[in-house]
Amino acid sequence: MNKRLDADTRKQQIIEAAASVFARKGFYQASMDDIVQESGLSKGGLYWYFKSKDDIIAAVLDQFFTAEFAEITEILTSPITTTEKIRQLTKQMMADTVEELSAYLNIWLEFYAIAAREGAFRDRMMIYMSQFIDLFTALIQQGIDNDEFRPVAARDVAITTAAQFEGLILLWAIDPKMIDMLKLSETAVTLLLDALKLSSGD
Amino acid sequence: MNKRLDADTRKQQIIEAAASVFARKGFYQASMDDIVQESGLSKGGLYWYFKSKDDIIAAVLDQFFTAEFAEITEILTSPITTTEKIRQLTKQMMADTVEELSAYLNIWLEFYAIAAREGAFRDRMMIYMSQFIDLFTALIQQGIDNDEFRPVAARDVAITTAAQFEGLILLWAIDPKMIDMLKLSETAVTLLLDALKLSSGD
Amino acid sequence: MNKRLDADTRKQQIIEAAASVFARKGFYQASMDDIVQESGLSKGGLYWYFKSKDDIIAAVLDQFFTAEFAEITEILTSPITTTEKIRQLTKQMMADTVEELSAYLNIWLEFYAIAAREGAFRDRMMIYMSQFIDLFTALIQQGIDNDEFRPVAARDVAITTAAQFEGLILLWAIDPKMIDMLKLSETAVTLLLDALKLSSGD
Amino acid sequence: MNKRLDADTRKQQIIEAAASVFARKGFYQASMDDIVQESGLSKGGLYWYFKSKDDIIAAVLDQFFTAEFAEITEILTSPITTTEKIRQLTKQMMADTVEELSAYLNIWLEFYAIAAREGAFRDRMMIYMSQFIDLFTALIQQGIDNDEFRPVAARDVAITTAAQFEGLILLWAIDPKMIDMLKLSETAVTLLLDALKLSSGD
DNA sequence: GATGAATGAGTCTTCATTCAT
DNA sequence: GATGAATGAAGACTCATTCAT
Repeated sequence: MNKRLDADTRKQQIIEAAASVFARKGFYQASMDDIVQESGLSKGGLYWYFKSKDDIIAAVLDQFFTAEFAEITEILTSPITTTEKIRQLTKQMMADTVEELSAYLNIWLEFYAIAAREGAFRDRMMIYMSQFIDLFTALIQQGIDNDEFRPVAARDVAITTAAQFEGLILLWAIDPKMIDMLKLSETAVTLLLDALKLSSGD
Repeated sequence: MNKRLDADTRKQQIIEAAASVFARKGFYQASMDDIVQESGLSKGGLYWYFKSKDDIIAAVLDQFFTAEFAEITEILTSPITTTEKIRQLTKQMMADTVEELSAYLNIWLEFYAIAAREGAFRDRMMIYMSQFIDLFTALIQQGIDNDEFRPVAARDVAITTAAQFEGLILLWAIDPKMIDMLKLSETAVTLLLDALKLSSGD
Repeated sequence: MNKRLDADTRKQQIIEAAASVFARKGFYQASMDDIVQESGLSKGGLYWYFKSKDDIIAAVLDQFFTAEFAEITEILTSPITTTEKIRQLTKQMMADTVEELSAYLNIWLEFYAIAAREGAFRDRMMIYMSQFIDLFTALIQQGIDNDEFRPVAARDVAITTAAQFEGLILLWAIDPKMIDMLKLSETAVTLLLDALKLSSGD
Repeated sequence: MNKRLDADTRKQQIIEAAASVFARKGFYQASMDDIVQESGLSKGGLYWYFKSKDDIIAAVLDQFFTAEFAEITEILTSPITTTEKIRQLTKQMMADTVEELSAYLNIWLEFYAIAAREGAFRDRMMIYMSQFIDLFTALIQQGIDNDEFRPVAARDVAITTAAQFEGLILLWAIDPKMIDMLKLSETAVTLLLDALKLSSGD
């Protein structure tokens, strides 16, 4: 039991070191030695906990997923209107991106790049994405059911909206000065809610 | 092995071979030997025209930019309403993505990932992006000036919309089955135009 | 392939292999693969102990210096007349050159060539040379103080004499048949001592 | 005839460019492209006149020999005492070294290094050396015959003296600040003449 | 559990040389 | 005679991975 905990702690330690190195250098520019140095463990130590570099990359990916989901779920289950949930969700995600994740953003982009090419990663990513889309679809459907939104194809809107935020993160990763995340996410969500709101005549 | 050809033809030959290899393997998994083999030139031949692997990557990037821009500009200068331009632009870009670019899509994603990390590439990318955003901003502003759209912050809308399309491509790259590009881009553009149209009361 | 050995032993093993290869091929004609083969270690093994080929060259240089100095110092501290020390030193150095060093002689020559061109090596070489000259100057000064020699500029004589022996080695390296080292060093030292001895009238 | 002249001019042009490059980088660090650039000719042009890089090195070596010999011979044939010839020869050679040849000195050292290892170069070098020694032997023998010097083994003295000057050049190439060539060559020649002069009692 | 020395296939790049023009 | 594009073997070095201790 104690051992198990220790092992998890070690793994966590490695994942964090790896994430930091990957963010700086990219997955393929980063070497195991870089991770060794950053983690403070030994080369053999890394291989005790992870059987390959790809394994570490996958673990970092999973970690990102888990963290992201925890946050989203929390908001989605709070007792507020759907409109409010969407606003809050947006605000929260963007704030995180800007404040905490900015150092790790290129990892995010690199996941996309790898996933687009390699089966194992792609599968992981697809599961994550569809879970996320499902949650967001449910949210919008809720809004429709509540008569907060007009009747639209909830899943399609969920996808395009998700795309919008992923896209903003992408653009911001390239040129943070051009992209004022807080303002633009505000613009995006306002456009969305404008498009979804019941017209006076409806 | 090869006849003498003029320098630009050779460079083009190398860029195409490289793009093909990069799409298959990724920039850093692809070796110069892969490009040598694909191009039919010799190792030394490659280095005669490009002084490093990074140079080749940059050339591929520029090539992609140029091609993309040519297409966009063509649409933007055609004599149709702004609304129609936006619809057509969307349709065109998505169709290209699905039909032509899909084989090279991961190159785009990898460009983003690299750009987020490395100065030289980032600079190139920033220029491209801001040019694209400028064009799109002008387009929306045109719509406002024409009284096709209600008065909004044109640049902000341009950015969020660009983000939306980039984001769709991102998601589509991961899970083409989930993302029906043609339908979703239709959804996206409709949402946008709905949000921009003059309310009866405005 | 090899058992674990302590680091110094390994370094020594590499230095010896390298010296042997260098003597045969010259520093720049010798490849790391040659050293790999000669040492019995792997490529990576070499780079574990030395971070570059230049590093290995430098280590070989240092090794040569150290060996040379050990020998000289031993003679200089023995309790015999200065005249005798000079004779013995000469004899010893020449015998070594002919018997032991001959296989490695071109390494010396190559050191000189490199040192004349490259800062890092030159600095090492300058230190060695000036230490050697200092020792020899002290020796001659001792002879003057002892009234074995007439008063001369000790350092100048030391330098020209050192030059003489280095020069003999140079010529011998080119044409061992023409240069009978033992006889010629005898001639050289006799000329020197003749020139230094007190004239009856002084 | 005119062609022949042109060809020689071209060769000379290449040799000079090569010497300059070699002095800067060393024989094996210097590339044919370096020489191409320095010479202003084309790659193919170089290979028209010299069939390989080694050929160019050899030509540079020969050039050095020829230049050196021309100078020496001139002095040796002038109508002055042997003692004076030796003094003048020394002065001349050292002045050349310091003033003109200093930039090319490491080439000299590199010749020794290569010659010690490679047959073809060694043979060239041996011929040069023995010619030089022969001249110097004759000079000293002349001094003995003239009763300027006491009877010594002329060839041995010639060799040790030649060695001394080569050695001085060597040391000076390593550490020009330590070696005041003019003063030291003066010291060397004085020591030599002191050792050779007829004792009052002889 | 953990270490770090050792491996060796693989990387990018260089460069002497050739040869069609 | 001269050019410079093209060749490809060889080079130094890296790095994910293994394994004796």
